[in-house]
Amino acid sequence: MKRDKPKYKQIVDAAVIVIAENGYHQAQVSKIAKEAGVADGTIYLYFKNKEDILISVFREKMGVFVDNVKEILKKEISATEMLARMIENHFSLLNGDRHLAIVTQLELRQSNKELRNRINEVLKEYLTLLDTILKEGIEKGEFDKQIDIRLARQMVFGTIDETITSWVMNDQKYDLMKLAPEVHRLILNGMKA
Amino acid sequence: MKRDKPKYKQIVDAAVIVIAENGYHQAQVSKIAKEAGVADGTIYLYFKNKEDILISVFREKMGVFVDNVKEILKKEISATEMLARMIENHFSLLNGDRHLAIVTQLELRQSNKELRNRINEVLKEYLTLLDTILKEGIEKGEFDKQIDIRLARQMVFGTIDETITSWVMNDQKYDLMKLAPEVHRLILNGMKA
Amino acid sequence: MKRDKPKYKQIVDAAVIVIAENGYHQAQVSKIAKEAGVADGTIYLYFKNKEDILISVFREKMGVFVDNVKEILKKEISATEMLARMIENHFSLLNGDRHLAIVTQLELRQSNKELRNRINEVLKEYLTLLDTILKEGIEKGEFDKQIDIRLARQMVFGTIDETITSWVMNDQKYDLMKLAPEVHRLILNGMKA
Amino acid sequence: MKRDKPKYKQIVDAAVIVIAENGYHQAQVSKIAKEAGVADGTIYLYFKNKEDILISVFREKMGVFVDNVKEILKKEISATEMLARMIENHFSLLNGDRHLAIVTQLELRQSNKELRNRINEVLKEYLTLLDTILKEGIEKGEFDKQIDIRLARQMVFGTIDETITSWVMNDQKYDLMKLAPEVHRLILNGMKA
DNA sequence: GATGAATGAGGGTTCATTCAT
DNA sequence: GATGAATGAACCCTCATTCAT
Repeated sequence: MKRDKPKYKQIVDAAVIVIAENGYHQAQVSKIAKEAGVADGTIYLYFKNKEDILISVFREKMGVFVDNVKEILKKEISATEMLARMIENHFSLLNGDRHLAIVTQLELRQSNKELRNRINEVLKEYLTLLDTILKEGIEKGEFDKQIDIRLARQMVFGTIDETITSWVMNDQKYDLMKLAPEVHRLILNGMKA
Repeated sequence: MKRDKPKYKQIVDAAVIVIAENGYHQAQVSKIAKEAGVADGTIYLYFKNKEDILISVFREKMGVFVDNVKEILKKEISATEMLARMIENHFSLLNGDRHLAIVTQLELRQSNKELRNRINEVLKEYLTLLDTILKEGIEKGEFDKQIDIRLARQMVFGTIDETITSWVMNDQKYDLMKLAPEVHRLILNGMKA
Repeated sequence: MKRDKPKYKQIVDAAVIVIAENGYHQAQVSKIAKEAGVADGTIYLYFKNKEDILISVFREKMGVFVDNVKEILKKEISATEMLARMIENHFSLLNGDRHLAIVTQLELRQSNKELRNRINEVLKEYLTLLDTILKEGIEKGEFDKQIDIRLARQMVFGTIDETITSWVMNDQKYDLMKLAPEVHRLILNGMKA
Repeated sequence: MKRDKPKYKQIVDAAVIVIAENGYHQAQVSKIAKEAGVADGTIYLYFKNKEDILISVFREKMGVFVDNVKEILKKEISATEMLARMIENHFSLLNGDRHLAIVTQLELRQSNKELRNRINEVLKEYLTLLDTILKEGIEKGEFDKQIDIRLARQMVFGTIDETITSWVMNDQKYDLMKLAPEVHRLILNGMKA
C-alpha cells in the first residue's frame, strides 16, 4: 500500500507546508516535490495527479479529527459533554498546527468545485459523527426534540468553522482554545431542551 | 460615473451568470464579454482588470443586502424581530437568484487571498450592521448580557452561511425560505437572555 | 493643405513631446491626442495612421536641418567652412531642443524596418546636400581626391550622429556645442588633401 | 552551466535567424522555438524571458568580436596596424553572417530603452578595447596627442557602424571587406600625429 | 469638422504531466 | 523505483482604428 510508504507521508506533509506558506495558487507540484526532497516525477508514482495530492492532504489530516471524535463517542459521558470535547478537539488540532489551519480554513477553499466536492465527501464522515452526538442528545432529552438535525449540524459546524476562520484571518493572534467554552455555551443554548 | 452606465451593469450581471455556469476558474474575460454582448476590450473601459470585475460583482450585489438591512434597522421593532427579518432578507435574496447564490457561496471563495481580502472589506459593512442589531438586543435585555459580540456574530453569520452553502451544494433542491424560522429560533436560543 | 492647418502642427509637436517623455513604445495615439488637445479621432483627420504621424514628425523637423544647410550652401565660403557650419547647425538644432534630440537619436530608431526606410528617404535629401559639400571640397582641392564620397559621407554623418547620441545618452549633461570644433577637425583631418 | 548546453546555442542561433528574417517586432517566442526545434516552454528553461534571449544573442555574438580584438592586442604590432585589424575583424564577422548583420545593425536597435541599455553594457567592453588601442597609439606617437579619446572613439565606431549599416540597408549588395582599407585610411587621417 | 466610445486581434509565460534514461 | 528535462495548451490585456452622433 502506497499510503504506508514514507515518501507518501513526506509528500503530504510537504504539501501542507507549501500550501500554507505560498498559498493554494502558488503551490506548484515542483515546489511540493522540492519541499518533500523528491523529484517532480516521483510525485506521480504516489499520486494520480495534483488534485489527488490535495484530497489526500485533507483525508489524511481529517482522519485524525474523525479518529478522535470516535474515541469521544466511546466514552460514557453526556451528549452535551461530547459536544464540548468535540469542539475542544477541533480547536485543539488546528490551534496546534498553524500550517494546517491555514490550509483547511483558507487555502483549500480556493480549489475548484470538483475538488471541493471530493473534500466534502471526506467531511461527511465527520459530520455524520456530529449527527450521532446530536441524535443522542435529543434521545436522552438533553437537546430540544423540535430541532431539525440538519440545521443544528449546520449551526454547530458553521459556528465552529466561522470562529476558526476568523482566528486564522487575524493571524492566529489570540489563543483559540480560550474561545471553546463560550462557543459551546452559545451552541448549547441554541439547542437545549 | 461609470457605475451608472448601462454597460457597467450588463457586464456585472454577465459575470454572475458566467461564473455560476462555468465556475470561477473557467470564467474567462472573453466569456463574460460575450455574455454581456460587448467586445473584450470594452470590459476594460469599465473595469481596471479582471479582479476589479469580481470585486464589483460582490460589491454591487452585497450592496442590496446592506441597503435592505439598513431599512430593517430603521423600523420600530425589537432586535429579535430585526434578526428574523435580516435572516429572511439574506435567504430571500439568494433564494431568488440561483446564479448569485452559486457565485457568493461557492465560486468567489476560490479567489486568491488578495481578492478575498477585498471581498471581506465589503462584507465588513454587513457584519457591522449585524453587530448593531446584536448590541441593541443586549441593551434592551432581549439577548444575554454575557455573550461575546464577536462570537455571537460568528455564530449568526456562520449558521446562515453554512445553511445556504449546504442548500446550494444540494443543488437548491428545497425551499430555502422554509428554513428561516428554525434558523432564527436556533440562533436566538443561543443568545437569549 | 492639411499641413498648414494649426491642428496639424499641434499634433506633430505633441508627438515629439509625448515620444520624448514616454518613449517610443509608450507613445500611444491617445496620449498624443491628449497632449495636442484634440480627440483621438481627430488625429485621423490629419494623418492616415500612427506611422504617418511619426514620419511627419521626422519630415517636419528634418526640414529645418535641410533648409539651413541650403542656406549655408548659398554662401560664398570654402567647403571646409561649409562643413564647419553644417556641423554647428546640426549640433545647434538638437542642443536647443532636448525633446527633439531624444526623439531623433533614441526613440525613432526603435521603429520597425518599414518606418525607418521611410525616415531614411527623408534623410537622403540631407545626405545629398552633404555630398554636394564634399564634392565641392574635392573639386576645389580642399579634400583629398582619392576619397570615396560614400565612405566620407558615412564618416561625417556617423561621427556626428555617434557624438550626439552619446551626448543624449549621457542625459545631455555637457554642452554639445563645445564639441563642434574638435569634431570638425577630426573629420577634416580624415579627408584633407 | 546552461550556456554550454546545446539547446542554449540552438535557441540563440534560431533567434538570430528569426529576427533577421521577420524583424524584431515579428520575432515571437513561438517562432524562435519552432526554428530551434524545441517547444515554447523549453525556451524558458534556458532564458528568463524574451528580453533575456535578445541580450544573450548580443552577448554571445559580441563575445567573438571582443575575443578577437583581445588577440589582436596581444600581437607585437603598431596601434595603426591594430586599428586596421580591428576594422577588418569587425567587417569580416558581419560580412560572413548576413543574418547577424541585419540583427545587430537594424533589428536590435528597435528594442526598448532598457534592453538597449543592457546591450550597451555589453558594447562597453568592446569600446574599452578600442580605447586601449587609441591610447597606445597616442603614447607611441602614432596618433595626435591633442585628440579627445572620447571623440576619437566615437569617430572610429560611428564610421564603422554607419558604413556597415549602410551596407546592410543596401541589401549587402557589395563586398564589405573591400571598404576596410579606405575606412582605415579615413579614420587614421583624422587622428594621425 | 470634431468627438470618444467601442472594437477585437495578438503574444509572452506558466506549470501539470510525461517518459527516456 | 527515481529522475528531471521537455512539453504545449491556455488567457489577460493593450491600443490603433472606426464610425455614429
